[in-house]
Amino acid sequence: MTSSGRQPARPKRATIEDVAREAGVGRQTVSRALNDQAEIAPETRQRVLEAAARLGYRPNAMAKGMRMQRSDVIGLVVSDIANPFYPAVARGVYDQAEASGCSVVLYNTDAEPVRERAALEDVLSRSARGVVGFFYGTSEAALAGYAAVVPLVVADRLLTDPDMMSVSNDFAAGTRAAVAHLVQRGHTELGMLDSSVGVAVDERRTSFLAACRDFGLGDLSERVVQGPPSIEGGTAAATALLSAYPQVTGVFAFNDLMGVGAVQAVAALGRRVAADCAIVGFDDLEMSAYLDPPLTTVRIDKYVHGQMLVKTLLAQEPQRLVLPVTLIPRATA
Amino acid sequence: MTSSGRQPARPKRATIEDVAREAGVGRQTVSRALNDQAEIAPETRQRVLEAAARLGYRPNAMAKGMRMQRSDVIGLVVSDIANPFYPAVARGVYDQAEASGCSVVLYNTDAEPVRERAALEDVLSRSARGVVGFFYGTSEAALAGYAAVVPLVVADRLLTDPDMMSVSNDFAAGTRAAVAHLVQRGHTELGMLDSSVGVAVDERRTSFLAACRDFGLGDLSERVVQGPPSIEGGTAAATALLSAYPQVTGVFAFNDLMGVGAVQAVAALGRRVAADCAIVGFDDLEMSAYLDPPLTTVRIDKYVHGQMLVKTLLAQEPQRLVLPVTLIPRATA
DNA sequence: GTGAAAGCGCTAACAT
DNA sequence: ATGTTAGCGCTTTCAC
Repeated sequence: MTSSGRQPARPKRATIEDVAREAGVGRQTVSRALNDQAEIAPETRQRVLEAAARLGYRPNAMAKGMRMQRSDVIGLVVSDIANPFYPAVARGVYDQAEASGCSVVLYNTDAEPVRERAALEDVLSRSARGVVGFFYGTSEAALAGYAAVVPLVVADRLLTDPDMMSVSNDFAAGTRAAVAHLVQRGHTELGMLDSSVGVAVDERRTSFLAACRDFGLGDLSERVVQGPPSIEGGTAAATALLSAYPQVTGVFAFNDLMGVGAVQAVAALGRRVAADCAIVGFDDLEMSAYLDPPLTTVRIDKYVHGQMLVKTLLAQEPQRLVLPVTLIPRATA
Repeated sequence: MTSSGRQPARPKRATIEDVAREAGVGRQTVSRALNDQAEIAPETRQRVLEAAARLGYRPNAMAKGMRMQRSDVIGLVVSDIANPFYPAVARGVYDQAEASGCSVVLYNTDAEPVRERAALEDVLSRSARGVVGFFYGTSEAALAGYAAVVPLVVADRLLTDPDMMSVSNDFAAGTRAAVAHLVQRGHTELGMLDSSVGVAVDERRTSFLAACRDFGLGDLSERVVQGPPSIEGGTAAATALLSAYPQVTGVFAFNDLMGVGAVQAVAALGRRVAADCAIVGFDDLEMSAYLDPPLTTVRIDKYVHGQMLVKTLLAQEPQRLVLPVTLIPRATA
């Protein structure tokens, strides 16, 4: 019964006008009934609702958005949804958006500046309710420019402008905990695998350097080697690091992906993970606990991060949130 | 320079009218220049383009969509983007959509019928270009009803209606390969961990049963135990299966997540994975190769799946594609 | 409490 | 080659 028309059919949807006619009232009355706005006779209201149901009426989102000069769309900008870090964040964003009656449009930028701008422009062209996301290739000035035109919440980035909204994770504390853990395990010769992507993701590196200094480990700037934040990138970076500095027995990775890569590298180098070379990752991906061996890491609550991104966006009170992180000791350190 | 206005500002965007005025031409001329449509004097065109650039003009997607009675949105419906199976598909969908000038709106349904319908309705209300996705809780009749109103490509589902578009993976072949592999490894007492989610995902189960019959393993219907398609679900299901049928030495899991859960269960039961009980998963998640131990599985090319979903959608010629899968032997079987 | 008019920004169709 | 008219479906404003 729901199946009837074929491909070429594409019947027209009922409009508010149709509902009005069906209910024997004016357009406006229908609008009022549907959005239960101002005062309207309960009886009329009922009649309209029934007529709408009968016609299978669904409001046209674009017409509504056009009139209201604003849609119920929330843009979600990530560098790559296939990177296991983002899906959980995306789910948090989605659930919060859904709870707020919003739809989410997804953008993958691969951290490329042009595509980050394109995503922002697209969001603007949709008169979106707002945008949340990870911008690694766009300057803060440029972001501020967009923030002036559309509600924008930036994720995981230190901003100087106090009027901009952001939700980040406590990288400083997490990094410090990682270094402390490594030191406590007896590792004093540390090194770091840093991400080579993006102009604005140096918080983990600077925190690492600062923590090492505080722990009396000296200036380890030389021991930070960069690479793509992927498993392969981690393997390459770790290989480079351990080749150049064989004395290193403790590695702090930008994220779990690089951490996994480091595990591979250490094994390939004939060293025992943990015993000969400890590894601490960052993020705590779903998979990390089931790896061979289970990865010691700093947990970020990705789902909550996503939720807070949207909550902050909709709250509209400029604020900068910093979410707590937790060290999760497992087998690699 | 891009930074100027503050939160309250929200300056109005330039409209096509503004560009027309700026360029000293009519609205329509601007429209033509921007969409490089019909014949227009190259010189005028140039002038318009410059004016548009000067004003930072960006077309209003909703106004355009309203007029055209169709937007450039493609809906992507998944049960849970946080499930590691979907992100790669989503990326394929996104890349193909982006290449076709479309934006993608994401929907998470948790395989709940109401939410699958809600996603479809939302897509309709946006006059979307089309929808692609995984529908586990909606009847084919209902899907056909939507397909009559909006281009729809159904993923991983056997459809009877030849007019409906679908892109699936070759579960039959994959399952057969898995069973063959298990048999070849000397396992003749098999069991399966099936998903308990959704009304329409029994292809893996029926294929498994058929394959077992073909291999002379008898009717194993009793040995199919269901559970949520997650790691925990796999652990529970495997525990139940192995407790009820201790003679089972070969387990075929609905997906890698359940496979990982099975690995945990086997270990917890004091049995050696592979030697005492072999396990084959399905999907080949990114993580599966790095697990402890690496999981033997049937690979689905998730990215290509996503791409084909959109290609099929935009091609608009009703077709049903079945993508090839590959058995990836690793340590668990 | 309800209806009528106006207009959001755009493009298809029809002038010119 | 360019401008004008009309109208997509909705809500805001103002009548009644």
